[in-house]
Amino acid sequence: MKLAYLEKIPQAQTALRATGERVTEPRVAVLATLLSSDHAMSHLDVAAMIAKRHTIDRVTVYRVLDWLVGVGIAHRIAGDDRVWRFMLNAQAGAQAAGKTNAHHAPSHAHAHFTCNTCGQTFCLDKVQPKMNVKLPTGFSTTEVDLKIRGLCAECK
Amino acid sequence: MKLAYLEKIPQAQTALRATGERVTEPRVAVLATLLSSDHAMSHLDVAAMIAKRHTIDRVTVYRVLDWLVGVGIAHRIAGDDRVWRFMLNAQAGAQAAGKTNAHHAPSHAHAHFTCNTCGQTFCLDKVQPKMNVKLPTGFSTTEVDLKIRGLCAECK
DNA sequence: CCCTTTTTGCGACTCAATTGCATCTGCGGC
DNA sequence: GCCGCAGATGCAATTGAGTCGCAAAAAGGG
Repeated sequence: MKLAYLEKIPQAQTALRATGERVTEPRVAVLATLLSSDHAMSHLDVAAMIAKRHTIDRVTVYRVLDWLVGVGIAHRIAGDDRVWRFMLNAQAGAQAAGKTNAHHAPSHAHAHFTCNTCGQTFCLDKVQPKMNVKLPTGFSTTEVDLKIRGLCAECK
Repeated sequence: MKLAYLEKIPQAQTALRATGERVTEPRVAVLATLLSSDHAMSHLDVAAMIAKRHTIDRVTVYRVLDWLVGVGIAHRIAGDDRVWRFMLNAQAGAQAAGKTNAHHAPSHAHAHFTCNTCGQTFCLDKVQPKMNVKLPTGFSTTEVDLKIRGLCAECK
């Protein structure tokens, strides 16, 4: 766990280069941090993790995180505590960012799980929240978020 | 629309008395406001609406709103703008609050719709987000929230 | 190696929401 | 109908996430 972050740096650099955008130190650090985590992280989680080895400004973390969302590498999740959490997209390991505008696929659907006890949020990628939702007439859907709360395996 | 708020006052008083808790002017005003709305309201929406006729402190609105959630009359919805919005529970009209602790029914499921254009959030009560979610082993569910984004009938 | 374009860092700022405390009030009891 | 007090309100100050403007510092193409 301690070293996971360092190990992910080359992978992060490769993924960033694939975007065609600038590969900067803060971007590498933030992406490597997300790559080393199995759960969604707040901007503060990310900043604290990076701060163990480098100095980085909180504002930069915000901006890089938003940028990662913009280029389609990560996505943001609204928490119950009014804090955004970030997580890599399923296939974001390396290729993902290849296409020019992976911005937001239409009818994008996501499922997340938040533990009531430890507060950690996980992404349920395998779950396609296929539901029988009948919207009122005249309404159309562009995006669906499914949030599940409960107890995770650790806290049970 | 203008008078809806006033018309709801008696109904609000009745519902509040049914809780066995104190029936205060701010509580009546806040509940009447929610009763007169068909969409979720932020604390500011509520405060502004009430301020047309009475004076009320912002903090009191926060507290009353939280209290309404606590006694099971309303529920809160996390918006994409980090603002809480509040809406009455489906059957909250009058009886709802009768039972001592209607706090949170286990396996409570909700579906909300937020319009990308006008920003209004509606509650889709009829929709039972029945989905085939397979959680990782060891995980258990207590609550499910389904958030749908798109265009409402007005904005389409 | 230089120049242009982007990013970064920093400070100040916004704004929803919370907290502490003094004052007021609903309402059960008398 | 009046009293007392637990509980609710108002006000001021505070917290904390996220944003903005701008000057200084890279990144990467030529």
